[in-house]
Amino acid sequence: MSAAASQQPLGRRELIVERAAELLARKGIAGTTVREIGDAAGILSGSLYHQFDSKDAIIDVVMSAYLEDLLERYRVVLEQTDDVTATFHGLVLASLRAIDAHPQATLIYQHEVHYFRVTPRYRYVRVAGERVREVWIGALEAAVSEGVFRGDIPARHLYLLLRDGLWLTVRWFRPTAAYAFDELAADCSRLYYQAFASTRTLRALLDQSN
Amino acid sequence: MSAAASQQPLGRRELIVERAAELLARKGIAGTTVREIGDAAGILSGSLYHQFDSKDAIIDVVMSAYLEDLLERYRVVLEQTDDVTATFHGLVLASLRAIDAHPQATLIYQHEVHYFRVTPRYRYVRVAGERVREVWIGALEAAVSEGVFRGDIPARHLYLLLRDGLWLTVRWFRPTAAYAFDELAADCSRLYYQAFASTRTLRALLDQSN
DNA sequence: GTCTATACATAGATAGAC
DNA sequence: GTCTATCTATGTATAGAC
Repeated sequence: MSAAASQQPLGRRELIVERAAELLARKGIAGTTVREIGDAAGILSGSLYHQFDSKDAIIDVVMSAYLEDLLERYRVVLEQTDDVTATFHGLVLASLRAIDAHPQATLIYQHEVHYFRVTPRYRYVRVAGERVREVWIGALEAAVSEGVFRGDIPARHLYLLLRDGLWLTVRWFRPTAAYAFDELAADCSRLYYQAFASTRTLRALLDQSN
Repeated sequence: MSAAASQQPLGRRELIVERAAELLARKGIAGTTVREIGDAAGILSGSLYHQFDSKDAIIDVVMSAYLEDLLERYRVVLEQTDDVTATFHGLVLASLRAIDAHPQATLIYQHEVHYFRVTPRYRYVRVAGERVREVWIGALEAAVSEGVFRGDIPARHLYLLLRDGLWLTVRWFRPTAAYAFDELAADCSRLYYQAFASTRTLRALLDQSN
């Protein structure tokens, strides 16, 4: 369903952003030239500067749309549930939906950690990343303190192991008829839930499966 | 303990490779210039070409040392055990040890997937990656068919979720007195073991914890 | 084996015609 | 709003002196 593949005809600006995102995700920021972006969008590189101030200005459009969407999805999850288990599954699903809607931005975010860290203009990326971390650590710590998740591994490590595994599904997952997006989401949810489960939760899981 | 921080004084060639690896891991291949590598090694960029044919030739040294070390560690694990559980824990530990010994190469490998895929000279990287995949999928499928690991999620997905989580520990793990490398290894081993466990294995885990 | 100097290609970005 | 043309900086790599 990939929301990135919108049905309506794209405006010039949207077309440039979409083609740029694809190149940036594949070849990296430093590895993508404005000439390539122009070629992919069917115009000369100089003409890009009529619509954007710089290469980074194009990247801004890609990244801010992604990060705003992700955080908005988290906001809805946090607002609608107060049960720690439901929150966990909700965050997994929200993350995968945002990744599915913005696969290129997800890849750029993963691959350009250093660039976003050292380039002043990308403060909003760092702030959003911090907020994502807060949401997850908060949710995981709540589950730990209620005895739903294990307390023997720091919540921060649970988060980081989940995040990199989950985010990088974008690098290998392609939906098929036999294994659709919803299957992936359900599998990830179950896998990490079992991984993070306290002994009490494991006991409940086993009772359920009998 | 990081084996990368060898005690002996480095030769010129080794110094160049080490400094280059650090830059390549941080700024990416396209984002690192030969001038920067020269600066970091204390010589002019032109002088690099006395020892190496090209920038890629330096990358070769970094990547092949890493991949050979990783596969050698896997070979030892596979040779020394035939129990599926021991093999699993052995592979986790071997991976983390290789990552710990070659943190920069691990980062480069993770971030430059596309470059290694499309550049002909890096066939050995692709071959090694394929071998890593084979080893893991083989080990996981054996554990599934013995009923030790769950069969409801494709072994390939178990592998990919583990790989990206485990490999990218290099991006955030820094050993401290309170939480050393061995702790991380033990935590990762337990976490993914529980994640992958079949109901039978979970039952055994619970019995054990009583 | 490193330096000076430089060749040659390509990078991001700009000016002005159309 | 795109094109032609080009500026300037920087990229990898090389040649030859020391």
